[in-house]
Amino acid sequence: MPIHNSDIADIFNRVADFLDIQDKNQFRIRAYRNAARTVTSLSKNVAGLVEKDEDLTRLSGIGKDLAGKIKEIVETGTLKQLEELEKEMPPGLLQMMKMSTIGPKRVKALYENLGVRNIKELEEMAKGGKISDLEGFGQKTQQKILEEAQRIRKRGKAHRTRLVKAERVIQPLLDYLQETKGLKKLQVAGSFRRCKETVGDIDVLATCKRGSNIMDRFVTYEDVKEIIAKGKTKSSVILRTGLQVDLRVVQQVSYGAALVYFTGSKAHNIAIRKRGQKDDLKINEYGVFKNDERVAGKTEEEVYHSVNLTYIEPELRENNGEIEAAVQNNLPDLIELSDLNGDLQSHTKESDGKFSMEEMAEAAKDLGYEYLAVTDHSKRVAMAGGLDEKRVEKQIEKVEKVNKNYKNFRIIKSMEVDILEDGSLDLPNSILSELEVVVCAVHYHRDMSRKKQTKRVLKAMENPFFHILAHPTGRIIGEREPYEIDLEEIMKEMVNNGCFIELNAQPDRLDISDTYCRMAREIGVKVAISTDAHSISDLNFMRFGIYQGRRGWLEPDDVLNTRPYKSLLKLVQRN
DNA sequence: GCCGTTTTCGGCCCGACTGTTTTCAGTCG
Repeated sequence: MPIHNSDIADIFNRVADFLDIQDKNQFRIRAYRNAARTVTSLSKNVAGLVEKDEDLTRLSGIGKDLAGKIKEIVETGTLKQLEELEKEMPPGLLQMMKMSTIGPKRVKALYENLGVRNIKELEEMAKGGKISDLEGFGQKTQQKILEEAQRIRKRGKAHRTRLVKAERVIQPLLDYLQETKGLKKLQVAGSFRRCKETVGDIDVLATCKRGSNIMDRFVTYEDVKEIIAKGKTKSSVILRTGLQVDLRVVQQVSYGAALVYFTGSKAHNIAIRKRGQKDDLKINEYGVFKNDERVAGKTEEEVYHSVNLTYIEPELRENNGEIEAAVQNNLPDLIELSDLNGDLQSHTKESDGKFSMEEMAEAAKDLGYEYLAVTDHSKRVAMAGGLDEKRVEKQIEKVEKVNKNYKNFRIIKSMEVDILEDGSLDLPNSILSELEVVVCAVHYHRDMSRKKQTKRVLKAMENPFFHILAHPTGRIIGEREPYEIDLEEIMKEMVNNGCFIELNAQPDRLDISDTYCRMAREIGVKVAISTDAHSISDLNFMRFGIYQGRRGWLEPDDVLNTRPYKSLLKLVQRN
């Protein structure tokens, strides 16, 4: 079993949770959580670093001890320390700790005094009224625990919401809040603003005139199902969709500091604050203070400048090198939607799309693009009405015909060609050679071993007509796991033979991830940001790809489809 | 457990809200 970075992070987080319940040193616990975060956001595979015997203590937050533990996990697949902890305490406690209003102290109290080992037993205790007898617990807490335990039993644990869905839910609320009397500014912060592919909850920040009733207005929004907290400056509600929204109100003079603070990430904020500490600056959501005097905070720029940094875009704020880059004034000039000249994956009625080639072309042209690659499926993908050689020939003829209607726009002759089990392509080279851009993808036999899957794609890339690897991991966020594949090895080979990697912009795919985008940039593979549109409206998914690319530090030059048509074709041609 | 332009010890980000208390611990972000 290959060890992924997420496996290592998971083990460290579990150790941290157990130590937390045992009331061990908070800073030691934090060290485990920091290490987990470092490993998660790393663009390189840690197992690979171990294999090459690289010095892991160079990673931030990883010292001698944790480096040894990472090595142990990579080599044995497990961590003795965690196994010991699991013998000492029931693992069900960790699930309990994930419940709201329950943290390490309460888990400990429940376990030691009532012998509660998991959420199921917790629910029974709450039902029996045993919990409110405990010191520090009361009727209200017991009721909350009971309700949440029941909710978890019925619906499973709460999961993160895709950015696209969060957007749909939050926009009407913003429109509603915008009508508040005395409102000055309203801005979504948090992971939503950082454009993470999924968000846990939504943080909204506002500034208002004195006496504004925004909090009252917020908690009486028609879609509010439950009010978790309501205060003068902070309130939290759960909407009917299950999404939690927090609203914070600050004074105008604190707006920038608050925006930095509530945009996060937490790790980024901590790093910024530490930086401030060196200059005796105290940074919080109200401003930047020196000897209790406010020296900055009205705008985000002010806050960054106060610690001698250039402004850092929200998508980069993960404490993953952006602060060091800002120090050196070396931040990437991030890709923007307007940098793109076209879309390199789309489908028509000919396979599984909903519109004709003409309709798709018209829509792409309206978006200001210079080109659209129509990439209907090849024959192996029969379910989607994949095209055989004859139909591809006809399709090519049709592209040439439709292109005659345009002067400054063109459809690119293309196909989404299936990569077969043995690594060969689903169409003969005689046909592929007639296409301008060949997009290749795995659709079947997803469950191969990492080694075989990697070999399969590498084999396919040997074909001189292979240009772009589409949806490279096959994941669907929250629904389908990525298949096992060594993308680092594949990207290195892409540099050698002139292939490209796709960032599929479908908001439920966003395949590849931000960390893989960063890896592509570091390795030197150009990324094609493509919508994989199956309808006209899907062409608008492009912005999600842009968000993801920005999170992956991509600059216009790193992105294949920023090129005008002619240079694109030149770049794509192999030989 | 990590870290260092105060470097091998003594620090480690900061504040709001709730519930259970009578001044604050626990949780959360």
